[in-house]
Amino acid sequence: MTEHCPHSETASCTLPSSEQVKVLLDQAVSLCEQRNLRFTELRKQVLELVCRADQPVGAYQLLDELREQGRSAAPPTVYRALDFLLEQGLVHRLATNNTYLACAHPQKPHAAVFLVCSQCGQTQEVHTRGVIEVVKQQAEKFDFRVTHASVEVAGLCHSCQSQKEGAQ
Amino acid sequence: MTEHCPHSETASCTLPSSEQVKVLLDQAVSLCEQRNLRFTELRKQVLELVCRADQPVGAYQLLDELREQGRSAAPPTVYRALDFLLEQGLVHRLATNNTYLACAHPQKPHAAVFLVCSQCGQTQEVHTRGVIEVVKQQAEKFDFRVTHASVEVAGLCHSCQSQKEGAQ
DNA sequence: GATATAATGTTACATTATAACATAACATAT
DNA sequence: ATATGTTATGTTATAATGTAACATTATATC
Repeated sequence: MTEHCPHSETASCTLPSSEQVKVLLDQAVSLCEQRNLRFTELRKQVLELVCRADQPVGAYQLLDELREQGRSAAPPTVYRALDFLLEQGLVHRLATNNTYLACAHPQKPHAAVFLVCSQCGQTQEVHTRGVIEVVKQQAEKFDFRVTHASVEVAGLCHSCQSQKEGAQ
Repeated sequence: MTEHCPHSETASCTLPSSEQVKVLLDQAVSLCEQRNLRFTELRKQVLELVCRADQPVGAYQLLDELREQGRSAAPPTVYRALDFLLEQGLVHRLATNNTYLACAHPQKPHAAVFLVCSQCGQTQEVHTRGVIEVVKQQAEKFDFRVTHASVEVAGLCHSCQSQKEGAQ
């Protein structure tokens, strides 16, 4: 909870390029080895689907994609895999729209801020010392012991702002 | 969005006492008059139920309670009333657990931080200049135009921390 | 009162998520 | 190597949350 990713304050953690997908999967493999957990075929498939999506995806979309890959799957299939990946910090869940996205920094546990474009759905995971620390400070004042902070910001991304201006 | 409630940084906005419920309802009445909107019986009933709850409540719980009051109601009945109350800033929705709670400060539009106890469900709405401003600052760096920030913190409230210590 | 608008009633359904129990895969000790 | 316990997955059914679509009623305005 207390550690932060080494990113600069102004660089965002964008969704992984298809080259980076392999890196993320490799990281997942070694991370599970370290923790003595099984990175099964199902879990790998689900993580890969989440990584390859260019936007946060819903559980039932993942379910469809698993089936397209010829796998016999039902809702629990997906949710159980997602639960595992969430617990291991390999994916995040966005509560405001019930979607899942790959974590950009599975190496280090961290709390992140998500910028969710209401127009196009593109979502950035941004890491900043500031936000989470301020949240914790405030919580402390109320003697509240934080276990998880969900910070999701809805609005318009840069490119959708331009489009709207152009349209006027 | 830019205005903040006049609270001190360390005072929380606790759930309304049953005396305060009347005040909140009166505020809703005058607020709707000002805006030329209808504060109908249904909307009043739903707001009152949300106010009287000692914890954030789910939509279907509200539905049950409406029916207990003898009102013919279906899911859209509740959701439409909630949508109205949300738009007017009279209630908040917690995305992390799909519940609704009365806004402590309907007079002034504001963005709030919610401290949600995972043990007992008690939820505090706390207002702090800090958190929301930092969020906005960060968003600006990415040229992201914020319309709404959802900041929900899960953890243990003071009283549940004590209980756990006592149990050990 | 006639007409337009807003709110509610009602039915049906979509979406998201979990419970419960059976089976299969894997790990470990004997 | 096999018996045994544990973990993961398959499968069916259902719970919980939320919305679409259209009919009806109430309200406001002319």
